[in-house]
Amino acid sequence: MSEDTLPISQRAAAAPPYLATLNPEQRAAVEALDGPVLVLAGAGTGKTRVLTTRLAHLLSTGRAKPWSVLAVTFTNKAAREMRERVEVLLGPGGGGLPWLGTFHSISARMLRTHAELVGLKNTFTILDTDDQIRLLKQIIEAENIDEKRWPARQLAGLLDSWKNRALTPDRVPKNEAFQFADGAGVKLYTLYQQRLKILNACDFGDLLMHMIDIFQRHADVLETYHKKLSHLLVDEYQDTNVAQYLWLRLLAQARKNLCVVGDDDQSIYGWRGAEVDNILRFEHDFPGAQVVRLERNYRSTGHILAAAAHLIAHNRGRLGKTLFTDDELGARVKVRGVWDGEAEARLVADDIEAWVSATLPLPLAGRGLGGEGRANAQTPDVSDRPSSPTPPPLGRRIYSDCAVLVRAAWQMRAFEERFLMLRIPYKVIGGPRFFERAEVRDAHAYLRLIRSEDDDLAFERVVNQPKRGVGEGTVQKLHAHAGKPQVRFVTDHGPLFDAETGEVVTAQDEAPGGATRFRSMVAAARELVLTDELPLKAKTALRAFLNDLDRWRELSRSVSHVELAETILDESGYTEMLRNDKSPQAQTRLENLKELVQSMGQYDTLEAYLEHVSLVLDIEAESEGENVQLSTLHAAKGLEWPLVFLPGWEEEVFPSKRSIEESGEKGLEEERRLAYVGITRARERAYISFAANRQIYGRWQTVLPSRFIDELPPANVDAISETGYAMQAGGVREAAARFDAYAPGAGFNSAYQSPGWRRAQENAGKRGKPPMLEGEARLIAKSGDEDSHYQRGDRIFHQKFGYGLIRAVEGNKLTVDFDKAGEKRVIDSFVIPASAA
DNA sequence: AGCCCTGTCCTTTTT
DNA sequence: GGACAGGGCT
Repeated sequence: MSEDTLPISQRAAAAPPYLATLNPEQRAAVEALDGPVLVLAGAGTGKTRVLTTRLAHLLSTGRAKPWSVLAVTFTNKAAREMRERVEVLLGPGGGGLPWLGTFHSISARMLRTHAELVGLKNTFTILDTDDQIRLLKQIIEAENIDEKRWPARQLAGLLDSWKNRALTPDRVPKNEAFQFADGAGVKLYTLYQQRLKILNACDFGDLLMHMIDIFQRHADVLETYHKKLSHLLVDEYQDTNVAQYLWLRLLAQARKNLCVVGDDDQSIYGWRGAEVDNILRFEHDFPGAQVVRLERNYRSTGHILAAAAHLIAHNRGRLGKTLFTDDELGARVKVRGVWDGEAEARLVADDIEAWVSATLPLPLAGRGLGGEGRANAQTPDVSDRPSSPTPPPLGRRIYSDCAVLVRAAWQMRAFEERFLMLRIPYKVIGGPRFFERAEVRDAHAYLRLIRSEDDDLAFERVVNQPKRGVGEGTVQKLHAHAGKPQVRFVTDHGPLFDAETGEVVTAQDEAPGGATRFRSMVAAARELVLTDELPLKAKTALRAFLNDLDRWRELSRSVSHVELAETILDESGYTEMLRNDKSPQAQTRLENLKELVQSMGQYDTLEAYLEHVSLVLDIEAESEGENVQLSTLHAAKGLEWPLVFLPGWEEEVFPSKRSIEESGEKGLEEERRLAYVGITRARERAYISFAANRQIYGRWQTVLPSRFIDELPPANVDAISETGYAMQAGGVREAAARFDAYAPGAGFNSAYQSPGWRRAQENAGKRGKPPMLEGEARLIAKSGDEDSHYQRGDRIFHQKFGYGLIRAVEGNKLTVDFDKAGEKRVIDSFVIPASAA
């Protein structure tokens, strides 16, 4: 209802128009402006809408100023979306919102202003995981710990878990202190933190931990933020970890104007320290908190919602919500069994093709494409969905209506291959991030090294990239020399040389924090180059490299940072190296570098650019064209699609084996929440599938349907097989029995040929590959399976050696003549076309 | 130093 | 199927 439909007498008193589109619960959540508020928002109940409207309401009622609202999200994307939607409500003049961002970006900003309080300079670098691991590796090696037995990765995980709980080295509980390398854990942690200080760097966890430290030790600093920030808003509160909780509590404690929004059923980040407890405990932590439940779902049709609700009800210890929808029942959730991962990919691709070529019913009225927070049913107004700037005409089906959501990233490959073969456009959500690509990181390392010579990690990354003959041996020597304690930095400008002898002036010096300060790698190189300790070749190469660095640093004073980057990439031989690289990736890498140089132009200085890369910027051209969306379940949170495919519902895959092994019942419940998140992404159709055979670690394995399939409510599920793909006995008895329950009469090898299958053969032919065998079904016997029934004369297909003819069968061993190599091999793990007989 | 081959581990999920 | 380490060779 819009304002001008109201009687004139009521207009003056009428609420702002944005409130009129809310339902009573949403409105209650928006209008409770002060005091602690907990909004329990089930999937698809308009959570983001409430958050953004509340923020807009705070501003337009004058209760808060744009610069006094702290609004925290977990991802940059969510932050961006929130900002855009507030602007839609209030107009772009709405004003800046400087404190809207992720926990990490906001905290990084705060830390820049108070860095010296924790012994950092305000130019500190933020290390990414890669840097972090390499640093830890060095520390582990320096401590003479076997890095193979105690991998740096594991240590990184341990440190993370401590930092997630805001445990500085001195606060690590005694019983945990000995978890790594027979008791070296805390010692390594301490050394690592010292190294970080020397490098003037911090990692992701430090951003929050340092700020908590500062807030706790410096009441005056905390007070300035209490004065500055009048209202706090937190998205996805169920995903906060202890550190984030402490950070928030410290900031909120003075005014208590804290509003958190979340859903305990969607807590899926336990493994990175998220504490569902935070949301379960909110009322206790903030007495007098108002609690608003949002239970009316505007996203999914009835069957889908019911299936999800029934599944999640298997979890214990929930706050409990009863989601409901006034929407129609729609289609039941489809559960389908298939032969193997390839068949699954074929099936999904075929369904997608059928969808876009309009052989499936039209989308339901009023259901367009959109991001999260589809317009409330009472106002099916396209302008209400700012997240999709150009909504396609209703009723037109496009690839981006479809999403394939997998448990783990490796499961995407089968779908990518299939989509490529069929020329189905797809996009991987949150795929390899631009700034994590090797070439981009190399370029950054050069720039970091120009900015600051002390950046040892950057130095090591690029001394021999491109190859210039400075190998590992030389780097080792540099390390040894840099670590020699006779000589210390006396100043921040590097080691002092005696003007007469060229020798280094020695001195003992302690860096702040008690860490002994050694030379940087560059400084060590400068010294060693003057000696005879290096082989001539390495020495010359190193000297040339040092000269390059000096020249570029000089250059950086006179030219723009963009030009500088271009020069470096050119003169270092990096671009040339890529141009000479014949591999197919080299081209993309060159393009990435071009894009990098371009994106640098958006920043005024090199400093500004480098400060933003690690956290804020994600270059992912958000051009969500007409692509099928491929995503992990985790990355799919907050998104929605008309069609959602949920493949790989098999025991040990989903629920993941590790999750249960490591966290038992708790882990299983989190997996179940993940399943819940998956199903609730679907608006109109959810397709769950499981395979009987799957390649794991490149080995074929027989797998069982996921227990979650059994937990779905039969009334809302269609368990059928449309595939016609063969299910044959042998090695998969149990799976097959269960398959039969879901897919009665699936039949044997009916040589089903989908349109997609035919196209695949055509395309394969075009590319010069032999077309696949018609109606090929594959049986994979595990080695040691007494039921193998291959016979002499059968043609088989082997993963590694291709097609061949069985010459002899002895027990489980087959002797095969392979077409390609013309060789005879004994095989005990094989794949056979069922139609081979 | 650097390349290529072989064998050994793996793999959740991300700011 | 792929990352990575170690060995052997140029």
